[in-house]
Formats: sequence, structure tokens, C-alpha cells
Amino acid sequence: MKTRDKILFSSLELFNERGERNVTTNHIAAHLAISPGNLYYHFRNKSDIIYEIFLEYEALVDYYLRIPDDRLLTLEDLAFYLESVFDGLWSYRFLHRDLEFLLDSDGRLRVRYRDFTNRCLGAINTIFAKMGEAGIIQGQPEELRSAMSLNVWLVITNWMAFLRTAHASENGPSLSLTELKQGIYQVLTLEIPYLTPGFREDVMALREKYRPRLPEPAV
Amino acid sequence: MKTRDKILFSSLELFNERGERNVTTNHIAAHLAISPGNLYYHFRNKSDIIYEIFLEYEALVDYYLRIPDDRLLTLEDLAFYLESVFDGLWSYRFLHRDLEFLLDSDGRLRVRYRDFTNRCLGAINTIFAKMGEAGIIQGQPEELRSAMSLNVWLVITNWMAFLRTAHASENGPSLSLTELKQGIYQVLTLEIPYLTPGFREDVMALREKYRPRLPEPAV
DNA sequence: ATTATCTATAGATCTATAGATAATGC
DNA sequence: ATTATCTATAGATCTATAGATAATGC
Repeated sequence: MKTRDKILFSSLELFNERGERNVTTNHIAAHLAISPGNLYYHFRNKSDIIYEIFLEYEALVDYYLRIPDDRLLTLEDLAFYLESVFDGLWSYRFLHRDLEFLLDSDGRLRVRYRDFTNRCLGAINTIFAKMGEAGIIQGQPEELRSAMSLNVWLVITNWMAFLRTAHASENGPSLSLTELKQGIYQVLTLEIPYLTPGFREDVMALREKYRPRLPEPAV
Repeated sequence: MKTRDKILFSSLELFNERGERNVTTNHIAAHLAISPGNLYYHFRNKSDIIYEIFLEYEALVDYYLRIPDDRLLTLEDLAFYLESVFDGLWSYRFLHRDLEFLLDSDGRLRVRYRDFTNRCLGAINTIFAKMGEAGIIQGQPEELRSAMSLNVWLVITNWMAFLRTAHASENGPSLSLTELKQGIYQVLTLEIPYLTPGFREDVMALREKYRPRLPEPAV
């Protein structure tokens, strides 16, 4: 692997593990056993590294959210979308953690992220519409569908923060992909009232697969 | 006002305006025209300041979420809960922005915040149950109600991040309380399918008051 | 010749404290 | 006497670059 790619790879790893805020260019260089000077030869600064990593994330999610235009959606499609999106969130989990700061520090990223969000919202909206066509959920007026799509987005993008802040033990936050995917349970909860009788049972069974195993801490 | 209180007040102000990450103890002292030494006489470090501010926030939200046990809930109660919670979010908006880092840096705060979250989730759950009793929404099995409460929490706590990251213009994020309260529209969207015929119209009218005025950016 | 890497470091912060001095309360 | 404040600074980072050196490609 070229040094430039190694830097991107290690940065992602360190950012995810320790949080972007806790990782400096020195840490990244030290982790790769290269000099800081070398790192700065390949990237102008930390923002540039983050920008490149975001581009990877964006491409991945755009790829996951492709929507077939020649056939109806199936339950398998729905399961794939949910699994994939949470896989993506997991692989680039540092991004959503410090997102506001990152966007404040980099105008390019701000614009790009805004467009990305709108594209995702559009995709969720289309998925809802096509689930209506496929008879999985009842059709909804456009306005309700938009608001529901936005709620789905809010739940998806906030689930990890919830796990890390509310759920974690005193010992510090150790998050697993399994826990993260319990977010799917929450997303499907949003759809329950709209399920059609023909698909209700199957969707509820899908949802059940992601039910949190461990009891929540006492309320 | 005593210096100690001035420090808390100014810190909150600066944190909200610029983000906790961008505000150092030096900035706070300079803003108050006192010496850094003086600041450290009153607080051991920045974490201590944040902890005290969190205690204020916690007390405020706990106060807002009190639930009457001698009468049924009304629509006015519902409107009050929603308005108040978003007011609280606004006044202490820096907290949710850098929450994960703050909890990682302060174990006391981590435990305290976890308990706070669970208390809030419990309150939302109880409010749902009492709205069922009052006939505003249909009664729900406990399990669905818990999952719905959690979704309400996720939408509430993530709405501001959404505004700041996705909605903001290139010119940088200028967020208003009015925009923030459009989150109420999203929260009430979650309840639509559960509304009873007798209250449906009134709740939809309440929701309508918070509909975003400006069109969302094109998707 | 060009590309990649290292050494060394200037300059900018930031945190937190020691020790002196001023203000206040009894 | 005690409480509040200031001055001055040590020590710890971190970013980013200049300039030297090594490795690579034609």
C-alpha cells in the first residue's frame, strides 16, 4: 500500500477508535512509524485527510442506497438497505461523532455533507414510496412521507450517539456492531403503523431479529 | 453576581455560541476581563465548569418534565412539554454538540448523564401512557411504547444536529429558536398514526404550527 | 530529475500552578 | 485572617515548514 493510502487507512482506524478530537497528525504519523514531515508531504493538514475519508464514506453509502427502477422492492431489499447503512455507519463512525466541528472547520466538507444528506433523505423517501407500490406499507401523502423519511434519518444518525452516551457502562464505551444494528429495531418501529396486513408479520419478524438482547438499564 | 456565577454564565454563553471545543479557559477569563488565575481559583478546570452547567440543565429538564398524578393529561400539557424541552435544548445547546467527548473526559458526568437520559426516557414513556389514558392516543403495549419513547428521544436530541449540519447555508450555521422548534413538527409526526379520532384534528393543528416555513433545500 | 522521507524546530496555544498582592469580614 | 485576584511562567502539546538526505524512475 502506498504511504498516502496507509495514512488514510490508519487515520480512519484511529479516528474511529479514539475520536477525531483525540487524534493529532503526530499520532497518525507515530502509528505508522513515519515522520510528521512525511505525513505533511502527502496531506496539507488533518482536514484534508478527513475530507478524503468522507468521500469514501459518501461513495459507499451512495452505492448502498441504489434503488432498482425496473422492479418492485422486496423485503430483502429493505433488510439490505438497513444492514448496509448501519455497516457504513460503523465503518466510519467517527464522522458522525464530531460532525458539527468538522463541518465548521471545512467549508468544502460542509457543502458536500449537506448535499449528501439531502441525497440520502431523497433515497429514503423513494424507498418509502416504492415500499408503498410493493404493498409492504400503505401509500402516504408526499408530505407525511417526507417527514417520516426525516425521522428515519434522525433515528439512524443518532442511534450510535445514544448507545455511546446513554447506554454505556461506567467502564467506558465499548460499542459493538451488534449493538449498533439494534438501531434497525428502532427504525422498523417507525414503520409498524403503516404495515399492510400481508407483510406485517414478515416485517415484525425482521424487526424481532434486532431486538436488544440485554435488558436496558433500569429506568 | 459573584465571579463564580459569572464564570458559569459566560462559559455557557461562549460554549453555545462557538462550541465547547473552540472555547478555552483563557477565552472565558478574557471575556470576563479576569485573569486565568482567578478562574482557576473558582474551578479546578473546564470539566468542572461543564459539570456544573450540566447540573443546571438537568434540574431544568427534570422540572419541565414533571407529570401530574392527580389528573389526566391535556393537549396543553403536551404542548407545554414539547415547548419546554426545546427551550431547554436551546439554552444549553452546546451540551449535545460535544456530548460524547465531554462524557469521555469526565466519568462523573458520564454516569450522571446516563441516569438523566433514563429518567427522560421514563418520563416520555409515562407521558405516552397518560396520553393513552386521556384518550389522546390509542393505548399501546408497553414494549411498543418504550420503543416509541426512545424514537421520540432520538428525534429530539438529534434535531439540532440535523439543522446545523444539513440545513445550514454555506455562510455558516446561524440557528434560531424558531427553527429549532420545528423539531416539534417531527416529534408529532411520530404520533400521527396513534391519534384517536376525537383528538386527531387538534393535534394535527398543533403540529401545523411548527411546520417549517422555508422550503427545504431541493432534494 | 523527481519523488519520498527524515531531522529539527519555530511559533502558537493551552493548562495549571506558585507566589505576591489586594479586598473583605470579623 | 480569610477570601479573591493578579502576575508570571513552566511544561506540555500541536501544527506546519525549511532544508537536508535518501530512494526511485527515466
